[in-house]
Amino acid sequence: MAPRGDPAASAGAASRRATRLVDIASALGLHVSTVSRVLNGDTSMSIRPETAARVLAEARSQGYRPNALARALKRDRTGAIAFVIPMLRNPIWIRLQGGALQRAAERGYVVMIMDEPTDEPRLPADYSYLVKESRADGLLLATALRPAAARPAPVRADGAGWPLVPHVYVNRRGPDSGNDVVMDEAGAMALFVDHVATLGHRCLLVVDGPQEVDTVHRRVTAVRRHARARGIAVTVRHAPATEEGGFDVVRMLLRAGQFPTACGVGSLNQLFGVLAALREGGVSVPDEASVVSFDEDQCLGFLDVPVTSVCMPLAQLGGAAVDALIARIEGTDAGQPAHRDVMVGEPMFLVPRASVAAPPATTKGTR
Amino acid sequence: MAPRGDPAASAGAASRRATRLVDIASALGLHVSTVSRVLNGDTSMSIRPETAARVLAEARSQGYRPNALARALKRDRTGAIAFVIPMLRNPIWIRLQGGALQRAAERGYVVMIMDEPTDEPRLPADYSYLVKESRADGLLLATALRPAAARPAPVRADGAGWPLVPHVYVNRRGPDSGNDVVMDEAGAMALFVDHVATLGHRCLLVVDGPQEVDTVHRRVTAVRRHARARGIAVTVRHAPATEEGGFDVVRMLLRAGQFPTACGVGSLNQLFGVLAALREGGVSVPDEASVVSFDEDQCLGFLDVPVTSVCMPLAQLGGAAVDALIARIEGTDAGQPAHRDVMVGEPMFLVPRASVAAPPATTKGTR
DNA sequence: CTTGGTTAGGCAAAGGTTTGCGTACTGGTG
DNA sequence: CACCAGTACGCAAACCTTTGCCTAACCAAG
Repeated sequence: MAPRGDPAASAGAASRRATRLVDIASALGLHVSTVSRVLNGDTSMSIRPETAARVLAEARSQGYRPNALARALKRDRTGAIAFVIPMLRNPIWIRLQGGALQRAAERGYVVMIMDEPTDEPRLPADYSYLVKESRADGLLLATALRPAAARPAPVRADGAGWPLVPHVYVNRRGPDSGNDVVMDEAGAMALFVDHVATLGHRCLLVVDGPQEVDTVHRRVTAVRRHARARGIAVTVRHAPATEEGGFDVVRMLLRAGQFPTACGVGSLNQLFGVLAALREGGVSVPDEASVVSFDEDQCLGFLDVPVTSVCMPLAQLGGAAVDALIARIEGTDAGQPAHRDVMVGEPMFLVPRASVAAPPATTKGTR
Repeated sequence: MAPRGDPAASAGAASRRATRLVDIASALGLHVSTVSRVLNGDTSMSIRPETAARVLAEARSQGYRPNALARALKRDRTGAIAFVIPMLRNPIWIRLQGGALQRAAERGYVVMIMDEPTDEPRLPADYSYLVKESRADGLLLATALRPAAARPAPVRADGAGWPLVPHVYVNRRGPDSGNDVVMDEAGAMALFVDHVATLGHRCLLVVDGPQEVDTVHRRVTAVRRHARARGIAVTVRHAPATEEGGFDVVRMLLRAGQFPTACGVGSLNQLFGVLAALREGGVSVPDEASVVSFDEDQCLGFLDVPVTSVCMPLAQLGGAAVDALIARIEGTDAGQPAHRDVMVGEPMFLVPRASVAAPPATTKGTR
């Protein structure tokens, strides 16, 4: 057992341990249950206002903090949620995480962050132990894994009989899951396509991450559909979400003479590579090629050529995910079978900068 | 890994709750204490190997996971640490956080992340409630607050008598604290100064964050000292750690004709601003001005002019901080009074790119 | 046959809260 | 005076583990 007694130690006569319910109770000649009820505002029991006031005063003066462990043990609820998130360089994850953290704090939950290693990916079920061990009440899964591989595991975590581990997928959507909180990627893509199409571009390139990533998948299908509806050709290239990934794709296309007049780029890291390749290839932006980033970041405004972007509501996404998970945990969403996806759409807009212009008159289509 | 066994049980009353020690014990006709001891490898008690094997088998087959709450309550140790970190855009925080997360996982701790709001800063003592409520065993403080304001509070959290809340400051150093884990900023500055000095620069500018930030303070004093030792002039400018911050400083200096031949920039965000201002001012890098970033990031290699940087061991810093905190929590560091700062120095190096060259022959000193 | 030492494991008390139920007291009514 | 209904609180179980101490069985030695 921990050396909690240890009365003769330093710190003089002051108690070395945290104040407990019983400390308050005995100081007031009351019973712990009474103190507990007062502190929890339990109205089902009649307690003299004067007594309640004394309890409150004593609790404050002793600096009482309820022991979260004991409370969680009794109540079967920890007040913590686990957030499985890949520690990628891309700052979108920070914004997502920040939004989730803030909302969780507002809702009175603490957040435990679990790193999702990208090299050796784990199944989300690997994190359900956190719920089983009562370390958390639910899982927020911002995993980088594609949903097909990630999906089945955590829903029925441990074979038959185990109840659902409350969980929500963030920024990933699976068919019929009803456990997802996503952004309106299709709307974002429409913003992009419309923006360049209005200027006269008729042939687009989209450089994005691996197609196993669900956001990527939804983006490219959306952009294909929307472009077809407007009679615009689209080339899609998947590459690792790194500078090299973007660089290699564009260099290859340039050498093959297949680079179109406008290009959308899925991530900030890839964008740097794309811009570098265009520079290397002597293609000037925006005169010869327009570029749009699907990640907004303040630094885009300070680049060589400031880059137009589509700004997605990432912090809102994080907050909405927390809300959805808490609803699931607390049963506020009225029962398990009524799964329902959440789409956060609102502030989503185009940030126009200098990297987009009308296509060059000389060139029709690809270069 | 999921126990597919449990064949007959699933048909009947599938247990809706997690397996407990008593479930294993009763299934085997043993007592919970015996099961507990086997599972914890308690060698002080003699238990027949066969019995131990049966316990292990049953525990595995039932998918037993110890309830972290009950265990923590009994042992007075949660196995969790709280990480107070500002959610800044600067990717250094991600690398720091990643290193901490990984090391904590290796040491069997989970990490709770608390956002430190930058606008309305809190005292670290505001987070000590996490320890008092037994949600965490200690605090990792990567607060953005300057140490002077942040220091006194958490050490004696709640007035006299409250024992020390185990805590470690990350990347912040206070006088005589002995609770800090920092990087060798002076070494990094020496790398920078030596690099440009060797090429012939005699007058340097350093653009960094607010001087209240401890790293900034340590960097500028180090660069001043080291430059003086080499007979080199140094101008230091503090600005917000944003693109605008860097931009404004350089534009001002340029207009005043006081921009020297070489410049070090404290953060990636500021760097974008600095480069933009130089571009605007028609100063070519590196022909007319050399630029070094004190943040390494892969994107630096793909910029207009690839930027030389000093690479700091951020992940190691995070890991070392976790180690230091755990040592404090577990008392491995042999007693409270022996506080000791930890400096992580090792992999620290200069990443040479294209943004540094000899100073222009025409210009001597500032422009 | 008793004593003494192992071996193998059981008993029960924490650890701090929550909560269903029980009870002593008080004031009013018949 | 007996009774009833509140009022104001106390009692103790439960949540799940851990751990100091105890005990029953067994075997060998005296």
